[in-house]
Amino acid sequence: MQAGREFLMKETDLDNGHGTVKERILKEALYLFSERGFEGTSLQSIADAVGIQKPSLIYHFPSKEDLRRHVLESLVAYWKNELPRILTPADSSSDRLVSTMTSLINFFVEDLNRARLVVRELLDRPEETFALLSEQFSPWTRLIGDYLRMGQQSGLYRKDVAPELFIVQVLVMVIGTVAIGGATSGLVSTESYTPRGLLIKELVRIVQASLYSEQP
Amino acid sequence: MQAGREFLMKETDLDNGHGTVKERILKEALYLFSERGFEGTSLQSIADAVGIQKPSLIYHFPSKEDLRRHVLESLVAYWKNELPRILTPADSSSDRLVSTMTSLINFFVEDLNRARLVVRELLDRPEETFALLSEQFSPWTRLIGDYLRMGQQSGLYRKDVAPELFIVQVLVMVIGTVAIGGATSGLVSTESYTPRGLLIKELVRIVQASLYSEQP
DNA sequence: CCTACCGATCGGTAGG
DNA sequence: CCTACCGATCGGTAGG
Repeated sequence: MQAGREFLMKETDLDNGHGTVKERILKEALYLFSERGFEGTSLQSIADAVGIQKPSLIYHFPSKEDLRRHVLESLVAYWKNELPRILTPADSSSDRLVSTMTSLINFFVEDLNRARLVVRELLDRPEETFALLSEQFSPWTRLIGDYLRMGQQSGLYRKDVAPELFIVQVLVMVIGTVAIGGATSGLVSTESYTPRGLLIKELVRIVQASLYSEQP
Repeated sequence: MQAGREFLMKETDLDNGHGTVKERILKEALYLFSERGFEGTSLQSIADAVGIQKPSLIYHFPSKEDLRRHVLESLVAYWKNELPRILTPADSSSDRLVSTMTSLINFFVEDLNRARLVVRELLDRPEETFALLSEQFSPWTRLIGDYLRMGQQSGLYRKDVAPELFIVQVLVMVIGTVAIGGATSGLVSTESYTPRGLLIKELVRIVQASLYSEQP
């Protein structure tokens, strides 16, 4: 049952500085799924990128669908850890809303594949992704919504902000900007992609201008 | 050469109230490409949706790639006609920027597949789509940019708006909201998709609040 | 617009 | 983790 298993493994199965084979599969799958889409990515191409044979890949993840779920779960897991940390800050002086958005932006800018993958999931499996977001994150967004309402009462935030809708829009704007902002900037430039930083800066301006009350 | 061609056609080749076969292929392809992606859509599935055989489809569009280009071109053609009409209005009293955004929103809300398809193109072929947007629309967005700058000088618009970046962000927000807003609303709701109208309304609020100067 | 067909590639299995 | 293999489906062609 377990005897001889080591015999079947190759050196690549060990951590060789690029992570375990399983980790490398997840990394290459994230990259390829986000770049070419789930349907546009063959198991063969993932195996090639990792440097193994296709059946070896299936040894680690029994099916393509199983691999997809694990890739997605690695993103979900990050935020299930991060949100409690961000939303219960030691210093209450900073604006939780802005710091959450900053974390959101950093997360997606750090690896553009993440934003592309999430957008693709929302397009390919809207109901399923809706359910996942709802199950995993709606308690946290409810908290943010309450926080926003408190800020409205204190006069910090505009009264015309619709808390829940605003939160959804911020996510749409952030992942939209990271995932398709570069290519969309063809609208205004003949040269090359507008630097991501500039788009993000204008995005932050838009969010803040539509959130904070004016203090003349 | 041309003799006998009619003999080969079936009645479905004529306009039977649902449009010509070619139009129906384009319509079903737009739907399926937007719903499942280009790679996720087989020619067989399109042929089935239209009610013809696969080789008949290839008679109308010599390759899948050719079909994709024609589907995309139908969207581009619409805006090449529409933009001149919107941006040279008879009554100059209305805000061209807002009326353009309204047209944009109406266009994508009218058929959600359009927004999904554009987002998929931006993800699947970023460089190509960048070039297409640049070639087809950058003169028009330049015009809108100039108009925006004039409004800034007259005090109508905020001085901190970055005209070109703002235009790109508005497009990202509009197509993002229409394409993935519904599924993203899982963040704040356990029930069902947030009505699209509410998301659009908050989007318009955000755009206006971040565009117009305050007039207290 | 259809029937008949093709080579290539797909996700996945058997078995070691 | 690999070799050998499988049925199904892919985009596309020949020919009428």
